[in-house]
Amino acid sequence: MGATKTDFYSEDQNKLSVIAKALGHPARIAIVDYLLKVDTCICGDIVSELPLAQATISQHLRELKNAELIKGTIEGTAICYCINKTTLNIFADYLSLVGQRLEMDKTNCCP
Amino acid sequence: MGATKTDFYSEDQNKLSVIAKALGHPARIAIVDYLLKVDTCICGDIVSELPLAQATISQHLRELKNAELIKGTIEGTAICYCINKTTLNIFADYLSLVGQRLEMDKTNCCP
DNA sequence: ATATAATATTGCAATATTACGATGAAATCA
DNA sequence: TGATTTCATCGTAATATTGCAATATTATAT
Repeated sequence: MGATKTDFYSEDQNKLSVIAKALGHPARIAIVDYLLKVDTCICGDIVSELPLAQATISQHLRELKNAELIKGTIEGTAICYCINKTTLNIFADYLSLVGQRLEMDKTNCCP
Repeated sequence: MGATKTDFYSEDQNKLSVIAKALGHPARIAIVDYLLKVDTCICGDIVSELPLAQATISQHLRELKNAELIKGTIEGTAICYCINKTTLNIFADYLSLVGQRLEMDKTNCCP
């Protein structure tokens, strides 16, 4: 066991969980935060920002890229990364939808 | 190895990643979706909705509860679960903040 | 061509997650 | 009381994740 039964779930459910999972590690949240802080796509210098080995960060970047949360373009010997707004919005939209639904039906729910 | 270095990251980063991680499985997204669909807190019948054993679902519910994404109250022999709006908003707010920042600085970023 | 810089990949160990059957605990009903 | 229902927990197996050192790859500079 230990393998997720993805077949049962809807496309949306699987997609959303992939995005959430990619954000489900503090290092990857930190990478997103850093990408935001530097106000432009970053070319290099992520490694010096985090207390992780270069190999580990490369791995985290790959997972963010697999989830399409970031995209990277080669720029000489460096690689420029930036946030993929489209993917981020998929998740943001989902959450705001859930939020709206919750506003509407405040049927006598758990206190 | 295999243990996350949570010490380095900010409280926010850790908290956000915990919430995201809890949503990082299609079964747990499906549970949230179901909680939303039934328009009230649900008492029972999650097990029949998903192709998972009762023990497994109980485990998923526990993780959602640990992340404070849902809360449950005992109701006779059943337990009523519903979404914890507060926690959900923490994540929704984070994403909309990121979204706003991305709108502002569209400095020549990766194409 | 060689050296250098930046990032990726591989291989591996430690740990975490996912899933299930079996069992346990608490409330309700006959 | 004993049976039933509902959910939680324990134990365990399969698989995934995390992190790093070592090595490979790719592009630039000399």
